Amino acid sequence: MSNIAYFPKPHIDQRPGKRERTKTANRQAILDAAREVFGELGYDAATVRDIIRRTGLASGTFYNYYKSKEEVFDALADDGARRFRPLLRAESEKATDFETFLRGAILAYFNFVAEEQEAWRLDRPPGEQLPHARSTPEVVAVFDEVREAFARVLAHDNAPPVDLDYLTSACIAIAREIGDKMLDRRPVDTQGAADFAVKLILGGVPALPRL
Amino acid sequence: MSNIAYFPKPHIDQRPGKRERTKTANRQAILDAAREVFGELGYDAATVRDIIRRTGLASGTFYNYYKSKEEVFDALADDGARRFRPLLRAESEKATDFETFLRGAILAYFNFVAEEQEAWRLDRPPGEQLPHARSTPEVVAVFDEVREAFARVLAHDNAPPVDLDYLTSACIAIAREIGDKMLDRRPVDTQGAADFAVKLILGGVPALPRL
DNA sequence: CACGATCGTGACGGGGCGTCACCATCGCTC
DNA sequence: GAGCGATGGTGACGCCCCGTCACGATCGTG
Repeated sequence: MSNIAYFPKPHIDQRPGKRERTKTANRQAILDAAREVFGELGYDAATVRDIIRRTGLASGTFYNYYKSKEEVFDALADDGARRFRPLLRAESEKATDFETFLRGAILAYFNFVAEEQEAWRLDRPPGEQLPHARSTPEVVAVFDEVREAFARVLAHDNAPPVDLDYLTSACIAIAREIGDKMLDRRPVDTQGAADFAVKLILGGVPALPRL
Repeated sequence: MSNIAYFPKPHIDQRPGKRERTKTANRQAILDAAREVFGELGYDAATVRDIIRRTGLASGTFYNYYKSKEEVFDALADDGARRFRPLLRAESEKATDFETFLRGAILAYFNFVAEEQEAWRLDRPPGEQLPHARSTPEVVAVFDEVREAFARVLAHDNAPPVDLDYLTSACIAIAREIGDKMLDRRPVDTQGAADFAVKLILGGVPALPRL
């Protein structure tokens, strides 16, 4: 580190105080540790103490941030949904018709989960499985965003009105399940999986009962 | 009880011995208690002792039958799948074409879950949710049976070959999800839900990418 | 009737859970 | 920079659930 031209930071320091910083750092550390532990031991076997041990913090500290293992898991799901939402919104904004949106959204989702899996090295031993994402705020928001986008693009296509709740649920279920199966195959083929899911839905929608 | 014409049971008694009978009775009692407890407290909150307490048996006895809460849950899922399988098989045997089988199977499933829900009075507080059925033998068998039936009726329809694993997964995912949503609506409309699911799939299958 | 096999039983050690009193550190004020 | 609440990290503690195991009651058998 050069000792010329070294300016100690002007103390107009915009950063939040140290209290605030360690708080977010701890929260994040717990989240990261939880990801690892869930991945290694599986959700059921994991304990709060396994998680907190990995952070070097004291056991009591955990409870300053989360009420339970379940809440950490929900926070993890929320985090995933929060990071996925902009991608979904981008697809929604660039598409006007149903097909374009559907293909974009599903491909975006498949790429997202494929990257997540790689990033965390979540080579879950087969048979073991994490619980499904619960209805956290962000997860619900994703659901709602899909439904609203569906409503918009279907109206644009002059499609007859259908049961939007059923349709949204079915599409998300397909994406989840095909996405899961896709990750079990080598090589992971997001394009192929997306093609399958899109064609299934696209073919089915015109045949749906009308309200 | 009349004291004339009372014959002590002829001891050609075909019934299995008492040991065997109490064994199956205990196993069943634990299963029933678990259903209740999971329904009332939710899966996460339920403890092995909550379950065993309701049977009047001692805590140690539980472990003569199941290794853990998880295993009881799996046994419950297995039980459900075992009772559903004959219904599924009946649909498979009476149908030769895809549409007939699909409609019959999905309607059978929706009626099945609707009856189960009523039978157990599983008015689950919304938000709380049971974990998804794991890959128990019977559950896997149901999956396989659906796939084989699909293969048979699709061949009969001279349909082009498609990715059967993806298709089966997608259909089961749709049935599960729509079935769930259906149960949240009043009145529960199995016909309407089945109509939706069937039309979605039926319209989609011809559009699927071919292998 | 007697004996061995088979469970039901509940007490017990182990361990994870959530809490709480304690104290270090932070941010603020004079 | 000294003083002083407020904030939040700490880990020991009591609680409860876990899974086990030695014991004894009961069943099946000859």
